[in-house]
Amino acid sequence: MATIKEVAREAGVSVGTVSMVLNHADYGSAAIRAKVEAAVAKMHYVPSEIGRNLSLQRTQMVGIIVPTVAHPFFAELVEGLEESLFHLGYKTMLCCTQKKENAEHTFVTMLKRRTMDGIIMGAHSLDVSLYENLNRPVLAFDRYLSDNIPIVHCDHQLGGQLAAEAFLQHDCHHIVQIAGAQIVRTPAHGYHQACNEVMQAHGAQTDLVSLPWNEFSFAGALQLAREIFTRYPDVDGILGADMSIAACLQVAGERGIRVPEALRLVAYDGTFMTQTGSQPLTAVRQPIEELAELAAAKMVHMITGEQDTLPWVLPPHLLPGRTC
Amino acid sequence: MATIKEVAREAGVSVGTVSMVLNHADYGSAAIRAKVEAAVAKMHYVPSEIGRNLSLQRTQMVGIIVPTVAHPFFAELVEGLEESLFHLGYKTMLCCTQKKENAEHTFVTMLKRRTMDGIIMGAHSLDVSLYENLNRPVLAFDRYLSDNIPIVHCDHQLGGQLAAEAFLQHDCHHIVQIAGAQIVRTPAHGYHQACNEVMQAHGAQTDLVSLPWNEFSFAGALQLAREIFTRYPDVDGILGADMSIAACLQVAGERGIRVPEALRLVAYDGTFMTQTGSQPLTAVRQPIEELAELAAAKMVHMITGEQDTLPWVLPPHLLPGRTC
DNA sequence: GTGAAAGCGCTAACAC
DNA sequence: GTGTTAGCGCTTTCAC
Repeated sequence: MATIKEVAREAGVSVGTVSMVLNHADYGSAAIRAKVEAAVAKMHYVPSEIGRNLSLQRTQMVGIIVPTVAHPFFAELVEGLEESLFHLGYKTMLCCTQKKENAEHTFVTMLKRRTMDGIIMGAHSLDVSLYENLNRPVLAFDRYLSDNIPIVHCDHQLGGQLAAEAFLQHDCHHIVQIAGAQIVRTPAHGYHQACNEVMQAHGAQTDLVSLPWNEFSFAGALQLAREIFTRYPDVDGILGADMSIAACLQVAGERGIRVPEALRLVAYDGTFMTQTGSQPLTAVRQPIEELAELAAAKMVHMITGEQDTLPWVLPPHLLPGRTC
Repeated sequence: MATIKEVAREAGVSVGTVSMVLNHADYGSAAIRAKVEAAVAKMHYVPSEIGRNLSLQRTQMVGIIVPTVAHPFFAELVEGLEESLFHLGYKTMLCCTQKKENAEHTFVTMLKRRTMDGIIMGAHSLDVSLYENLNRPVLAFDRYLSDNIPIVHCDHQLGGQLAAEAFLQHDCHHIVQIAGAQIVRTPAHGYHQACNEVMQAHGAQTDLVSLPWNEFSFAGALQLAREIFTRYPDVDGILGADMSIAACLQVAGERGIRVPEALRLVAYDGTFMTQTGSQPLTAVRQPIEELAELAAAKMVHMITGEQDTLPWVLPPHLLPGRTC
């Protein structure tokens, strides 16, 4: 592999000149530039990012930590982040923590090792202390990590209200909400609370059931759905993440409960999986792509030290379907 | 940020000693090791990966190129690759090409720039020439790139036969197959051909319709499903990717066609989305996780120059459901 | 406008 | 067994 030195020799100029010609469009006389370019072409020279990284002390790489990417919400999130980061000139390093013992720790170490310039954290971290006096760019996505770590998220308050209104429009009296693990510190718990408040103000009964920590599988959702129908036979409305609601719809089908007539279902997140079943799910849609774009922009600003006036919170909206 | 030099000064030893103590568990006397470790702790020293990369001439990073990760098949693939690579000591750089103009070109350039040690290519490349005399580790996943680029894939021949047998068991006479774009050179076309042969040998009519290039959305699938029902009113069996079959089931529902009684559907791939609808799809399941593990191992062997006797092809199997 | 040279942080071969 | 040192490939400041 040709190095910049060889190119310099071939072109009959110095190493510095080659570097300047390559990195600054306005550097050097036409003659010199031509010589350098000819040498580059002849030697099939491609600059080494590794050398560049050392010299510049950065990698132009951002790490993304999510529990899994084999889940529609995180898949859409990662997709959006990668795209936005790409357009901002950054590469994306992916880390899925769900199946790995302390992968999160490993990745935070990589940040310290300057493998990447910053991290966007979207996993359900329990060991928040990892982030405490980490003096490098970290942005949290929809979870609280530490006082000095900024956080981008959806307006879950509003999300919960939208769901409640949908239920109330159809006279629901007994709502069950399926939440993530309560130990996880995330603003997302807010939508259950908001929905709760609105429903109770209207005299409805509400119950909350929780999934285990780091449970995102359909199998897990199915199991919990079965429990709900058994435990709350008179439930007439369920709110939960897409996966959970899809499971409820399937179980309702098995038990001959008609949706939406006898049971109203509202999915929270509104990923593509709300659309792909034979009965599209009514959903509160988080603007995942926009949130990702926002997070990517914030991350880059943290790395470069720029200020911005972008918001930290984006509103969700109701996505019509055939389950409520 | 402390550097190795400062640690050496603090410990009263040389830079080389620090490096050796840190990288080789069996180096140095207990006394020296203790001194170094104390200095490391005191200075909060974390070695820079950037310096290491330059010295070692590698980044321990593998690039994964897929069209999108917001699609169950690629999501499961990426998840599996990332996990396997992680356990093999490699980081994963993600690149989604679908929404970006020549992102693929950019990523192949990054490989040349030694940003990563190798690439696993799972996108539907059209410009195969990119890979032609690229002298670096590239592994293709389920697509033909170039004569000297190895390829890991599922036994689609067998997959097609499994599907055909399922149709024949229920006396299907007119099968429509939904394929990806025909310009893409992939072994996956093989399952349509295999299914075709078996069906025709049994006197069934078969038709093939194709999705546009790089079309992986549910909306696209839905549109094609509608066309199929209109164009082939007597169709009694459809084979296609999960997303396409889910769309067919939805459209069948709209038109009052009973599945599986009047129409048999077999999904190819068998990702989790075949399970999440209210009527689980019968599917030919590609062993995505195992394929990913295999591809990751092969990739690492290409990077390190090791030989292996692992297979290049893995068999699919039939996943029971309620659509065939 | 161009070349020389220092330096980015680390590893490992080679002296001692 | 430990220290010295020559790179790894690049960028950029500073003389000329």
